[in-house]
Amino acid sequence: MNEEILAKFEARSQIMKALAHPARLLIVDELSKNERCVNDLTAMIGADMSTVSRHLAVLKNAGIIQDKRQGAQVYYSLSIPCVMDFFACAEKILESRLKKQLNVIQK
Amino acid sequence: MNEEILAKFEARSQIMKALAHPARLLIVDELSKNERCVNDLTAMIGADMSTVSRHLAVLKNAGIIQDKRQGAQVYYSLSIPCVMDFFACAEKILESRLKKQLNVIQK
DNA sequence: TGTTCATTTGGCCATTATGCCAAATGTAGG
DNA sequence: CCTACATTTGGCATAATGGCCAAATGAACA
Repeated sequence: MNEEILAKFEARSQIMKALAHPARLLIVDELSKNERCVNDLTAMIGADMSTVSRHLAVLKNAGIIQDKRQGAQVYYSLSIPCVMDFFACAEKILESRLKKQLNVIQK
Repeated sequence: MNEEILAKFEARSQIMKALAHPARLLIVDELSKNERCVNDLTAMIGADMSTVSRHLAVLKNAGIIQDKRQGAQVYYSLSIPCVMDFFACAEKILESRLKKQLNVIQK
């Protein structure tokens, strides 16, 4: 595989990896509605705050979210709204998967 | 975190996980242009065929690609074209990330 | 400056993902 | 049925992720 091409797909996959965790998807979903501080998100997810902080770091590192300090708190928000398109397509895939399973059963 | 909500994000994340590997992204990209058998894809990726076969299984299991046997070969193709939208957004994220880095440097 | 609250980071363990080789399975044709 | 070719699966070693606790850092404010 060509070097340059490989680099391109590596870069893309880093973004996908960042989205490849239920807690991080929940975070993205929430941030698409409101900006939130770590404490808010921790309450919502129900994991250790250190864990949530790490998830946020992954998303930030991928360029999906951004942070802004406000006093003692750090507020996170989506940096690029198109991420939400992912979900629309994901739903289509899930739906089509279920339809296929249904077909198999009904045969 | 609510059970049902969790299940929803688990399902979504399975799809993201399937896309979270450079080789699999390359496969998806290629299949968006042509259907291909395992041998073709193996040549393109340059890994062991067993490895490629496993990647294909992951994508198929997620509902992203489908297979069809034709004689001795198995041909794979995209089952849902909207996956390609992912890439468009991924590019935007990468671009915006680079712009930010540039800003930092130019300050 | 000392205390308190919000967040991040270090360390460690358990789980999962990758990748290869070798062996098994499926398909076509002699 | 036997052989050749295409693909998948089992087994195993290694690497990457995720999660928690405890400790460190940052910020506000007495």
